[in-house]
Amino acid sequence: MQYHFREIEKKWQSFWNQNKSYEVKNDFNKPKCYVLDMFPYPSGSGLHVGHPLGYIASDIFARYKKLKGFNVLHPMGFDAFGLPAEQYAIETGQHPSITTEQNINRYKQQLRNIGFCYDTCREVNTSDPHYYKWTQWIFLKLYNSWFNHATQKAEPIESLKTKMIEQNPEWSSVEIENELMKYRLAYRAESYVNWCEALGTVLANDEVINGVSERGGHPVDRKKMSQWFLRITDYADRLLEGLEKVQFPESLKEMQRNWIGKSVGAEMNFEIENSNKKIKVFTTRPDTIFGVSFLVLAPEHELVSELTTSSEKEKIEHYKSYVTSRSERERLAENKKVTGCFTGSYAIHPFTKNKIPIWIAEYVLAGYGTGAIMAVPAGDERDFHFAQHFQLPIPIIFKGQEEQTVNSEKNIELINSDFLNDFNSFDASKMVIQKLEDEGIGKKKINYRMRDAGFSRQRYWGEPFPVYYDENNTPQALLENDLPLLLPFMQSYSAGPNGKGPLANNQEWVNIPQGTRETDTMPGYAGSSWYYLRYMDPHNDKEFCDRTISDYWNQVDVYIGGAEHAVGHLLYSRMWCKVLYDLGYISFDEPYKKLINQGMIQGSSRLMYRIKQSNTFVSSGLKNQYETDEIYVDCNFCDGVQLDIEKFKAWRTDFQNATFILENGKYYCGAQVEKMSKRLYNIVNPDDVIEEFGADTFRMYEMFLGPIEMSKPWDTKGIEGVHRFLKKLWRIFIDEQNGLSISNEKPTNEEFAILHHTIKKVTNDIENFALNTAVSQFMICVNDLQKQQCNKREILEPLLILLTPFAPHICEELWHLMGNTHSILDAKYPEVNEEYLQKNQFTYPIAINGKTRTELNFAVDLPQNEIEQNVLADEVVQKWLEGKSPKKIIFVKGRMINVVI
RNA sequence: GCGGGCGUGGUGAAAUUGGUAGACACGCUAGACUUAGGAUCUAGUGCUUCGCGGCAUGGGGGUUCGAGUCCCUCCGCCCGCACCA
Repeated sequence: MQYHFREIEKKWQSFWNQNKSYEVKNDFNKPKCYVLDMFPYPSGSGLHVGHPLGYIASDIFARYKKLKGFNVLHPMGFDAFGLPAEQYAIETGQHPSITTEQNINRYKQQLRNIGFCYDTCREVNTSDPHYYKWTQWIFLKLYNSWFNHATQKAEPIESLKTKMIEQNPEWSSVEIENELMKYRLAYRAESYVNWCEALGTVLANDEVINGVSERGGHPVDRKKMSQWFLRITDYADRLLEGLEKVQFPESLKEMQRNWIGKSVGAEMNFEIENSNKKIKVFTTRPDTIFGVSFLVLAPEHELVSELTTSSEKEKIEHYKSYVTSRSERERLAENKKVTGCFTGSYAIHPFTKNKIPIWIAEYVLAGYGTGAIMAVPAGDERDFHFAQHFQLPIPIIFKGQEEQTVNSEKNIELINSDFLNDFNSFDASKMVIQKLEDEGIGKKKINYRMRDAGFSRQRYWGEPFPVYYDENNTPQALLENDLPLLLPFMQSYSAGPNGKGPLANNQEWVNIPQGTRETDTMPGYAGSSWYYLRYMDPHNDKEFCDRTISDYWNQVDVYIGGAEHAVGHLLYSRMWCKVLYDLGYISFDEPYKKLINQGMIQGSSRLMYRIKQSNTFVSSGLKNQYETDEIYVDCNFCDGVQLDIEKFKAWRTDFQNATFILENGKYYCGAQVEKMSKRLYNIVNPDDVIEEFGADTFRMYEMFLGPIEMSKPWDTKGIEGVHRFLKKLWRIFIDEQNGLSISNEKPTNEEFAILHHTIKKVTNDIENFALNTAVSQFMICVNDLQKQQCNKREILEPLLILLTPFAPHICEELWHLMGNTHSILDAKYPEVNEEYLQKNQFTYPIAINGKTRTELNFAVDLPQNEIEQNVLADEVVQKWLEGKSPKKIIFVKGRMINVVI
């Protein structure tokens, strides 16, 4: 009786399916565990072996927790709105809803093959009206809320509106609405988009390559448009603080902190000579105020033209056109080159009343801070280089500072700084801010690098905004009862007029009695910002999620996904969580308790070497004897690096008559590790691997490859080791000739020790997501049991339970063959019995001066002096002692012994 | 430039608090069983040396009885951010 994995896997997959084995009840009496994967965007090319890595890890963890008695929520769904489907639709004319459905079905088939324990009844699809109804509903909550900085939380907009009307009784309703728009968490404002005139459409950053459109290579400009935004900047501080209480990888927390980019400093106004305008600057070093030698404005700063004197006008215009001619890429790349231009105007130093020249320079960005800086050459690298280049003064303001140097340290005493002399940066900054506030020319200011999140897309395939514009062009929210606002079916997805999205072409849909509908749609991250909540209560048509149910399931205990979502998705969903929490809809304000970033599985590309101007290929080891071109060949044509020549010839007609120069009668390809990609022919499809080796082997091999968070190359050859392990396991239970052979004899202590050591190691490894070493331990265990020829029930049953999370199909099969009638999924996880792990003997490594020279076996409870005597009497030790007596002996009980000479 | 991470055999990788470096596999070498093997089993496999031994965790230095692990320094690779005031 052989291990027929295909039959076994199909059989149990349909059994579990029919028996609804993976159905999860909202059973509040049991302890819960929520194990979540970042759901996939179902792309047209299907899954490759890299995608399921995290899914397998989470599946193992979920199954383990279930065996441990937890009620485990482990769902899967699809992030189904988005740009690629629309692009594909434009190219092929197929409606996105159709291709999306096809892709989802393919994904589901591929996932089903791997044997995940998803409760498929809870599946979500962000493009399903039953789902996006609630995305729209949450949008309305955002729209109808504001962030109260006094309480540091979101509150309904009504409270603000009432106050506003009281305070400004003369305002019209339109004026009130305009003012409220400055507070709403979802709001409209003007901003720039990538506009492509030739395509008549707005492009995503991805679609712009080197300043031209990816499709067609047309020029792309910045265009100002009115758009929806989320006021995520109001949550900046709470998003930062929240990082302290979640278990995310440090690198990821750091990325989020960088993205938020909080900096504390001061904002102050500089008066302008011969003008009543003021220049507002932001600085993190108010203490260096006496080192200011010039001001720099961004070339795009609104005061530039006003400040430019007639004598400088030509130069300034010239400089400005130079700056606009430079792409953002160029401005970033050449950061050594110093450029700038004097405006001709002067500002007045707030304390010394000295004249300070005002310059413009591309190194000051319009979008950061106030778009203007006070330049302190003594304390800032860039200001210093700028001053040197344009021969501006470099006042010395730090104790011990040489002339013509820059020092950006903060813990240094100030000189030549009037009332700040002898104070360090920290104290001086406080004093300056106090003085600025006293004199009404500045204040303490916290600045963030993070911008509010753009929430509009001029696209078809996304959630429509539940908003229309009335006769005053004021946005009006739909009533909750009118949700969902369905995305109308359209045959053409080309851009609408004036940069509007495709929906603008659908006049029937746009024009309603109350006004005109919003034609933008929501971005891809809308649906994914809250999907973890919907899994809890997926069929609720009264609410997005029942509060008692979300109270029970609560935070996601473990969230697994790629690091590419480190800032976008995770920050947005963290913000949405906080808003829902503030408004009282859920009871936690961080969605994910613990997060693991799985590494990428890279492809191992196969290369062939074609002799130049020929159709002859030379094997890798001989390629240096010829002049060759490298050709990528499909890695699936190879067994390891050995090419299947027939498959290769059949691949493309021009290779039919290829000839080969072989090594030992074989053609060996070169190998190269790089990203899995169609272009490099190094994609391995899990379906093929499962067909050849089975899902259990596939699951275990993915884990065996290495630590979950590390990137590593896929090597199909290595899978055979794991496959052999499962066959070996099978043979412990099943004799090829006689079938099942299980003994009910009492196991020996040695056999128990093997089992309990494995229970301990594997359990500990699963808790730590060290699944690669857990797989190793199973191999060690089975190797040991095989050596003992152990086929005893009392050992094998617990072993099967232990292994079920990794290889559910073979375990269920063997479990039933052993005579069990209930599913192994309902078994109880085995406990470690430490008694079996006690050793009374230990083989000590004996080191002389730290180098291991021999081993000696002692009873664990033998007194130290007796052990030492025995060690010194040992032949090998005697030899190394060369008659000398040891200086000392280091004895670590149960570890090692070191004799120091 | 800044921040985070990493560097161990031919390959993927192991190594609790500093305590036998290379577990477990792949590959390779030999052998057994077989009509056959891409099945299975056995033995070997870091480098070096006939051997005793010596050398080995990116390089150099330090702390320690003892360092892959801790400290300093240099080099290389990966990821993220980048003229952020």
